[in-house]
Amino acid sequence: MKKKGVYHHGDLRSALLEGVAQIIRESGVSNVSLREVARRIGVSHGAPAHHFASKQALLTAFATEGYARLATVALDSVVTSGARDARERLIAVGKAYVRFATSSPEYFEVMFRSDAVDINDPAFAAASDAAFSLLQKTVEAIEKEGHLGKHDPETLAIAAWSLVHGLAALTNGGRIEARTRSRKDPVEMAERVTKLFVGAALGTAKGRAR
Amino acid sequence: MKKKGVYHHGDLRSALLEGVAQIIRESGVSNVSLREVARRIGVSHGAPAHHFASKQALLTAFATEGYARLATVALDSVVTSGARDARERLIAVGKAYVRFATSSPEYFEVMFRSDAVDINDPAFAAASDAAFSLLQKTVEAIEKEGHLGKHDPETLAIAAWSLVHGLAALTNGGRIEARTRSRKDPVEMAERVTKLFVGAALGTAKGRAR
DNA sequence: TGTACATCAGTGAACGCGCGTTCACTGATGTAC
DNA sequence: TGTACATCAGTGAACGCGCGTTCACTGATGTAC
Repeated sequence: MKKKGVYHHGDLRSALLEGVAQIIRESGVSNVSLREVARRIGVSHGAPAHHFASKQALLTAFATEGYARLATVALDSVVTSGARDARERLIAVGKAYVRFATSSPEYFEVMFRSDAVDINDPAFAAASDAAFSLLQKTVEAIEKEGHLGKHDPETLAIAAWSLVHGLAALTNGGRIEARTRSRKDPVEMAERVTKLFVGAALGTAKGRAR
Repeated sequence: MKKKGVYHHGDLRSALLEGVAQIIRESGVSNVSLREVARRIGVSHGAPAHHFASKQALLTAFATEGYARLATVALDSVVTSGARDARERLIAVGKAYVRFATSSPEYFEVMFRSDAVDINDPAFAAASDAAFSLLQKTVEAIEKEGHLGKHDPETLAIAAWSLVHGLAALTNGGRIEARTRSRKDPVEMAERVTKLFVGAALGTAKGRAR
């Protein structure tokens, strides 16, 4: 009866999450529905209920996966960046943030749609905490290395996050493209912007600190 | 029959926009519907069609009003800030951006929901251009005053916008509150962050430029 | 190796709902004369 | 000042739709013996 002739899907949970990603890529978050996801996968519309209690639970799980992916690519970027100190690691994290957001906008959007997601879900909170602590640790390292200057670490962390988050959100919303003469690759823009910020506020590894 | 006993409403267009604001404040953008807006105002559900061709048109008009308000408060903030130079005006604009976003989240959210709004609508584009040109003009003034240093004006404008936009979005999404020990007023946080950025990148009016 | 059976995943019909949009209508307004 | 009438704003019934959720069911799986 079914194309694949299978009754038990095997890994429906993962398939559903992949379906969400597909739908958002093709037609936006507003078109995500349990029924549409089920349709994509070729499964009855009642099936998702066995894996996710509600639509909100599905989207929360999707966002949670997004945070896990973000943390992975950010860590990876730090490792392969050849950064000489924590300030350069901060730049690497910032670039990775924007790269992730612009190359996986389907995740990024849901991760920050507070009205679509259950922000108090434990797994969600854990994944988002883990991602944030990467930033926090990097700022602490900058402080230990004596490059924080007169800045408050909390303010610096929030500022850095705001900077890359804003750039990512505006880029994905098509607002940067419309405002720049030379259309730049978002990641290149991220590099310029984070270097400007980090260099100005904290100095550079080769040059003197302020 | 109607409470007010009126048949012709008088200013239904404005009332509809105000209704949108109310609904978002009370229960989020996802609960905005033409029927619900009409219900609030006490008008039949067919009435909005005389003023807005579609739900998207209504939300686009709402976002357009948001940009106009933003431009107004930003200009106002510059005028009353007592800024001594363009760098201080940039700080004033940044604070105003965050103050607007956090005190009128219902507007801010729709202004940047690219999937809910017709980004190519002429009135929308004009209003959003007007708001952006305020930032652009301020950066140009910084350049004329000789405080831009080695920075590229375009990069600086994008960075400044990203910074305050990110802070506003994260604050409204409840992401900052959860990450700071001392719960700070968003506008105070905006002041710290923009001062950090502008001071580090461009120097301060009393101190020396870099 | 074989069989009984509990468990679990997926089915498909049914529910009630709110939505956007259309349309023939009616009531109010204001203008031409 | 009065009247006819065009215009326009708002009404309410109707349309077709897709949605989330529930539930009795059935088919597949894998475990106990």
